[in-house]
Amino acid sequence: MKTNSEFRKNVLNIVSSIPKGTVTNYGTVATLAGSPNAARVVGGILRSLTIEENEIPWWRVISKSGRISINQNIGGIDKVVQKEKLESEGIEVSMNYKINMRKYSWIIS
DNA sequence: CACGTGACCGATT
DNA sequence: AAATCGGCCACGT
Repeated sequence: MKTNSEFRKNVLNIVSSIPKGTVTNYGTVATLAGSPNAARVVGGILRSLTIEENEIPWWRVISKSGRISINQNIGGIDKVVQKEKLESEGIEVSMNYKINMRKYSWIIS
């Protein structure tokens, strides 16, 4: 079942607004959504996205350290899938799943 | 209502 | 550089 709490709605709205070709981190999304210490929750929410919600650019959210932070396969989604999605919009991802934050960070205007 | 969970994070070994 | 450790808190059960 899918809940629709205020926080969850905020998270999905914010993630949807990340421009193509840029990335941000879970903590930033949590802060913008109104709960600065709920970065893990953001991960949980994105993890729970279903097929209908796959237009939400969840792949533009990575860890603060600049790495893709999926380490398992969840419903056909894994770090390789995320890497490919990022690369398909021009973001370079090294073979160890690291992204150059200086180059691709989403700057909030 | 109450716990266990974790696509996190920063500090500490 | 890499592993470990607490704190965190919405979500699922």
